[in-house]
Amino acid sequence: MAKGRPREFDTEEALDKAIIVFWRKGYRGTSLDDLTEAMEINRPSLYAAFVDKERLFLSAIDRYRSKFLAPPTKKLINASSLREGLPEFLKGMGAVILNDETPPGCMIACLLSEECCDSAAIKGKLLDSIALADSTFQPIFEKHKAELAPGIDPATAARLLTTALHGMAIRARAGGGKRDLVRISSGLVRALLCG
Amino acid sequence: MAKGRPREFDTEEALDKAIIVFWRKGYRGTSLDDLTEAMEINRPSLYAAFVDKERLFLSAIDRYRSKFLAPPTKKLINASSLREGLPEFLKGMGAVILNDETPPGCMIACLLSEECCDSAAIKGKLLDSIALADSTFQPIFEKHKAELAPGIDPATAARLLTTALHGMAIRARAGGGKRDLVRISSGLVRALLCG
DNA sequence: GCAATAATGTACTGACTGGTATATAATAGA
DNA sequence: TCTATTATATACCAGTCAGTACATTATTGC
Repeated sequence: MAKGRPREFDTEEALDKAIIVFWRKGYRGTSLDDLTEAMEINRPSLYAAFVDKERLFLSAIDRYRSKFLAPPTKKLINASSLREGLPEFLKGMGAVILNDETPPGCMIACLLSEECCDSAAIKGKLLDSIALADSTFQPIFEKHKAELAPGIDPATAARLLTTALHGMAIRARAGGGKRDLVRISSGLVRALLCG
Repeated sequence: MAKGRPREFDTEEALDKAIIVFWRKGYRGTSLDDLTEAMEINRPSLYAAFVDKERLFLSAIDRYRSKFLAPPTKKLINASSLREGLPEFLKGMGAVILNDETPPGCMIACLLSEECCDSAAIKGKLLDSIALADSTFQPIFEKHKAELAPGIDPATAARLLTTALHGMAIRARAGGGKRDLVRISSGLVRALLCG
């Protein structure tokens, strides 16, 4: 097996560190020096493991999705009702986009949207993330259709939820407080669910 | 009056051209060469008229707000009911963030949110824009409070509207179609207004 | 121990960045 | 016409960027 000198770092740990840098400084705002310092590896190792800056960024986005966004989403999928599951989900997502451990905002909403007009790969990742969110939420709303406010169909509810999350991420990025996010979350629940 | 050689360009026209470049490529993605080419002025003229790149960007944001965002908003303020005014407003904003003449998305939602962790001035502009939107919408919802869905107070409705607009801008930026924006707009109206 | 292989560390490259120095041209007032 | 003032045009600067060449070190298979 594995010939040659063994890698001295763990690629997932390095990717986790890259996430934090990109998350705070953005794609263009992050330099290779920023990355190598944070990841504690040198340039050739970075290029050997992650191809180039854009591929590293896209890998970081993928890992960000599974590490930060997937867990609250899974709990929503498994919730027995929207009335219980939706507020908990929004609380979980609120904790992702605003907390003391990680930079404010959402990598997808706040970072991809600026960069996406320049790179087809980044634009594809953003469109794909939105489509994934919509198509994850829609069957959940189908399942609990009876709880939806009259006039709100599951497909529309799913898109409204995705859209509101992106807007909340921007607000967190701007420095908006937890209180505002909570108000928006609970307002959204009241707007989407019946009585 | 005006001593010295007269300026050979109109500053507002030049700013309008700068808006388009920044809107498409973002703050960091736009170079001085991009700007001077689009604005059809040379570097020293740009610096004499707009101080530096960041100040030019902030000026472009201000003009973008008054040129693109203010007109639909004024119509909403003057509308006689939410039932009529809100769909028209959303249609107008949809036309701003997605049309054939200008780049997709919103300069505030899509551009400021990436950059804002690096520059206090840009972060301030984003937070200020959000606060302005909230405080513009809130009295409108107060005025037509009777039209709001039960359980949705004016302050919350205002924040939900601002938040949804930002999310819609991101969707447009990603390449989402007009159809999706229309669906989200009409869903939002149904969610916010009563019966 | 001896190749072959692959990661590491250093130093480098050409391209591009935002910003400016210098010289020239055009105006107003005298 | 002369001077003061301001815009324009060209060329330039130091710094930074993403990416890489090269020499070295550590491992596997023989």
